[in-house]
Amino acid sequence: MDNSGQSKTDRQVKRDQAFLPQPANGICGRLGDKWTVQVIWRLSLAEDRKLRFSHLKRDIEGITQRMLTLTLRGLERDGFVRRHYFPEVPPRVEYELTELGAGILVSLQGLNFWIRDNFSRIEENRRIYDEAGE
Amino acid sequence: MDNSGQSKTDRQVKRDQAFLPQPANGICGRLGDKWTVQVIWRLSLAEDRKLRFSHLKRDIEGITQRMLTLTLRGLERDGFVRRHYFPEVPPRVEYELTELGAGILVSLQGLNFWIRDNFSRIEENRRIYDEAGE
DNA sequence: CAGAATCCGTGATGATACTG
DNA sequence: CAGTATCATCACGGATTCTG
Repeated sequence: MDNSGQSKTDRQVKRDQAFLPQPANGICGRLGDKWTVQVIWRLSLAEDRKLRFSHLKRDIEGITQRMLTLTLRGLERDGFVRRHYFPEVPPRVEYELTELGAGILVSLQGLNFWIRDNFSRIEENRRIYDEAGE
Repeated sequence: MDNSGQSKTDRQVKRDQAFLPQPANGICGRLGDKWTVQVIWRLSLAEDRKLRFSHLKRDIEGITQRMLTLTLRGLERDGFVRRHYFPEVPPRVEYELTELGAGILVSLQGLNFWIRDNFSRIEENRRIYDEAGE
């Protein structure tokens, strides 16, 4: 990058703008878990950003009923999704991505693109590293 | 897969650009842990992007020797940092952030800003949710 | 100084069974 | 269908000790 001849002022700006020590601890806590991003992502793909519980369950490969429930509860608590309960028989529950929840996906675009563009190199690095160790 | 009814073009574009199903699992795996981002961040702030082991240890509050070692090993394996060993007495080891490692910080800027701007609202949501539950 | 090795508690996750 | 309730597991991280 352009860090040649970096001044203290730049450094200070960098410190203030770049990374907040505490908040981004493990990337905001919840985002680091196994399913949250997947759930948000799936909801964002749905038209009107709503999906039923069972739909999510089917879409997200490998997730258990329990973990989907827990993940959705966490997202609801943070205000990332809204829960719509329809007291029918059988019951129907829809989860809707809020503006807040949609916003975080946008903020993740940069990281997502970066991963897409660099993941193969990372895998290559790992291969080399592991090979050298044996 | 059933795509019946939906605009496949939109959906397809969205799928390709938005989120890669697997790779971003819990955000690229390693990034979700407790210390990795902190370590990268600290290194990025250092001039010439190098710091000694002990320096990192002092800067990152709460990290143990063990976790710093493990985190650095992981980063080295991925090619995010380079390890420079100086066989002196006492030994000195410096860790240098690579271009790859620096790049991921940039890609995290968006998320970082978003968290900074929205974390208070999230906390408020949690407060409300928890209160309603009691 | 920069680690390696070991033990251990805890939280996150998984598997299974039951229910309104 | 959309959960809840239990139990089992397992990786992550912390604390401690030892060493070249």
